[in-house]
Amino acid sequence: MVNYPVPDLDGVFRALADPTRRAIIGALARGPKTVSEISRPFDISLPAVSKHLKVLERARLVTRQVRGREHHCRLNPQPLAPAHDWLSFYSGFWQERLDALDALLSEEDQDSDEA
Amino acid sequence: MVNYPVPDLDGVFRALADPTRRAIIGALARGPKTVSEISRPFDISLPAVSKHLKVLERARLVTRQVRGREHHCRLNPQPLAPAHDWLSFYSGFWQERLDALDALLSEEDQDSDEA
DNA sequence: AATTCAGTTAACCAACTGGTTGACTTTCCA
DNA sequence: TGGAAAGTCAACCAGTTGGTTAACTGAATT
Repeated sequence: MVNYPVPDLDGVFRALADPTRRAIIGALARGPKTVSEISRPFDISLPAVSKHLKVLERARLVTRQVRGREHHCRLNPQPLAPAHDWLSFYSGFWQERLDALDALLSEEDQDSDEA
Repeated sequence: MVNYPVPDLDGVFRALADPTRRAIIGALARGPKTVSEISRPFDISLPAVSKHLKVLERARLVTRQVRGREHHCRLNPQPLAPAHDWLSFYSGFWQERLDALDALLSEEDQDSDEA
């Protein structure tokens, strides 16, 4: 059983649904970075990066420490756990189901008709 | 190493970012269902469910067989695998990092200032 | 004191989302 | 043959997203 308080799977999955955001997570996994350091590899504006960071913060995936004029961002991977668990629950299916149930269904769905 | 062709993590994560869509996946995990059967538990219109199904189909998470006038939908869990793997990669962090690196960082970030 | 640097905020834009209602197509059934 | 049923499609709506540029705040540098 999963049994999380289900913090906000929506926010986490939505945060992960953008390649820039996943790349930011990937960068921060190598260690904390300032906003400028984060934005360097991307050819989008700084405000755009700032917005992505806000999405990640809202999903609690990134925390920020203001040190002087620089904002040091750090990955907080905990909210990924419920998402991972949600997927793990269905990971039983994509092997189990595919030889057992799928075989069963393909013999009962003979009158199929793909659009 | 993950080394998937990375089909479209975007589409899968975006599809999972909606609670109705996750519930549809949950329902289809118990076996194939028609569109009406899927929509029954929700108090949104049929066209709304139809749109959700289109998102799930675009992410290749749901396949459909038109049998007469009913559309039988089935869960296809394979595209969840790359998403699961992506998260698994970072699952190393949320234990490893949190005692090692986090402890290291909290002693070098003494002058923090949460907004 | 003036300037530059880090970063956010504001206003704007086009595109997408999630929902609706109404009209339509196709299939089943009496 | 005439509904009713299953489902999509089209048009619409309000709100969000991902991006921009311009203006701003606050800290560092000179």
